[in-house]
Amino acid sequence: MKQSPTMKDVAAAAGVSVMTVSRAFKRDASVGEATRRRIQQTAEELGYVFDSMAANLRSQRSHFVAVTIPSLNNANFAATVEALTLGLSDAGFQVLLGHSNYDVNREEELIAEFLRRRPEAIVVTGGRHTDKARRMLAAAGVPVIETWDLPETPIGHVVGFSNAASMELMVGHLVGQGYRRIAFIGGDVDGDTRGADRRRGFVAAMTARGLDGTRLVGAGQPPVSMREGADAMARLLQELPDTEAVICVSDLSAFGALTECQRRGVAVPSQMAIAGFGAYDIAEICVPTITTIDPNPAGIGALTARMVLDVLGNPQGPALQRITPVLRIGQSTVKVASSR
Amino acid sequence: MKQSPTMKDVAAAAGVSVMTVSRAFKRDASVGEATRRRIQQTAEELGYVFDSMAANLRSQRSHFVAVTIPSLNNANFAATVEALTLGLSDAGFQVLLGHSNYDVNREEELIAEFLRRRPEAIVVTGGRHTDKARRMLAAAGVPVIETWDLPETPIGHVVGFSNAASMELMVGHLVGQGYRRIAFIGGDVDGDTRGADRRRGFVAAMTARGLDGTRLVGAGQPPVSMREGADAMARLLQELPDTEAVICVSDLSAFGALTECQRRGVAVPSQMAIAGFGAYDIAEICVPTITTIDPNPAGIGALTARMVLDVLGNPQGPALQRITPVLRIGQSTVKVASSR
DNA sequence: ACTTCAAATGTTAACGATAACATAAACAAA
DNA sequence: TTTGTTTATGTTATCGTTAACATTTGAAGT
Repeated sequence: MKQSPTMKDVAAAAGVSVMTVSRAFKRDASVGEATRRRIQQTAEELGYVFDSMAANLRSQRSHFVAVTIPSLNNANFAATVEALTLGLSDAGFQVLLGHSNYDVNREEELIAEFLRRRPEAIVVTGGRHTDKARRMLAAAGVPVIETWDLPETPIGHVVGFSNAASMELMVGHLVGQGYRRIAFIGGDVDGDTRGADRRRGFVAAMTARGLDGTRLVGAGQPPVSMREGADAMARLLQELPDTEAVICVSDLSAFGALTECQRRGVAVPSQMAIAGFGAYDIAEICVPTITTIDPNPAGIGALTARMVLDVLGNPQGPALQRITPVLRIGQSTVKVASSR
Repeated sequence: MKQSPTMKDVAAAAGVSVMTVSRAFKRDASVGEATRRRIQQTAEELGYVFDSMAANLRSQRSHFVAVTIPSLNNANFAATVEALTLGLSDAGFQVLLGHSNYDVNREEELIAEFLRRRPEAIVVTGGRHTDKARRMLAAAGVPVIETWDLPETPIGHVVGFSNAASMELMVGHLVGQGYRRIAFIGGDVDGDTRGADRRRGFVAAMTARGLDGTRLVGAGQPPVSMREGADAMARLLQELPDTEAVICVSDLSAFGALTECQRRGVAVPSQMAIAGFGAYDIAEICVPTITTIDPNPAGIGALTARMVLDVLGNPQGPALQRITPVLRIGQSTVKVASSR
């Protein structure tokens, strides 16, 4: 297989200089209409493919935006990335996506790999990173945006919300419905820092109301699966049988918990109310529907895209964009069941 | 903010030539132990970050493998990509991931973008592409691997399975359980070619048994959501009320269909059996559990990674790796419910 | 006819690394 | 000593494009 043709080959075949070919491949450059057409046709015939590597090196612009998320297989992060990709593509940026599997050390490796590609901005999920990762990000010389969180000491820009405060919202709702003995199901280690923040927020919200915030059930390594939610519910029913309601770290674990209740004949919500987080599709369609919190993941992605472009344009705009999560009340926490 | 340091700066500071610095950053190069340590420390102090763009250009190796999938938010594709990423990372390859939203034209754009980055291999999902995309892939001069499908006219290598044949498996199971009037719920356009193949396979399997293969219910644009599965089930119950069993294009739509039955008081499986595809978590945990087919998505990713490395090493190995999907029988299609 | 100016194109060097080849130093074998 | 061999380092040219500056061309203005 022979070498793929370069601009030089196109230039020779079209009878112009390489520079003219280079210009012909840009929009605004001043190239004669006839020349441009000829060049484009010649390129087509030769099967020429533009080489970004070379262009990037010379112009010192990679057109990459590096993005790290904890997990690919997560509807929320996927929605954020989709919106982000869309928002950036118009400006000619490509997303370089990596997933850390909820491991800050893996995130550090990812960041190191990505920095070698000279991204023009870096978007990370969450506010907790290794020290080395923080140093690399701070020294990268490009905008850094932390999302899905409100870090206490942000590295650069932030598009996020308070995971802890969202639990205040949920506890308020449950208490308003008359529930008092409320438990929390979440990961039993802090790999998922947003999940850990929610647990903190739960404890704080309960304590602030003079209620017992110690009904915490561990559900394994993040991300907490449906199965682990079910197992945690089984433990909860056994160990704290007088519990009236439970908040799960995500809708997936909440659904798992719900199925465990169904298998055991525990009526939801009359015997056990269940709430989740994330506004996944499943929360809206399962029977009963699950009360959840919608953190607007697509909005996070869209705002992040706009912020990246703002910062690259002129480093003026606000450094913090705060998202307001919304409570979505389902049947799983409302005592008077609606007749259908 | 000043320019980030280059190898030249490191070389000057360490009192060696750039070439020695370059060697010091590789493993096997012959560099004195003391020199290497000094260089590494100098680089650290200067905050030097290796520039892949330059290295790629000179060595004509990008270390990229381009991967396109229909959707980010899909547990199956996510599993494939995770396994693929893992399998390639040891060999020093980075995955450049793009999602097409089930649109072959968007896929074509993605491929064009990716080719400019000079990937060393290209992995695409499915076997249907635009003509232009096929031409670009064929002319790319790097290995092309199609996955999740067995294309009739493959472009290059293939790691996949027959979506149609998997429906033969499922129809066989349902007929074995005594069901005869079986319907199929799937997307009503062919954006999801694997889904369309499954529908074809369903019709073929039914016809081969002398059964009616015309109970087809459209469920909207791919990807078919839980909600659309539920809506489709509502239509099915109204329009073809004597249907005994239904196969859904995915577990997500199957679950949606299940919830619709629950809302309407239709017993599953005694009044309506439901089957899905994909072996998503939800199929295994919902009540009743849903019969499904496991196409081993992580296996596809792992095999694809190995094939990429094989092909790049020596273009000898088999050009086709066939995956065998496995039937996972759940409670949703088994007439005699197991007591628990 | 002679500037003036803009549009279209060309020339040169450079982006930051590495391949390929060259050389110096150190030590063993003859 | 001489030659050969290995190990550690240096020199030069180059990957394919674009920034910066230079030049040509044609049309318009005076």
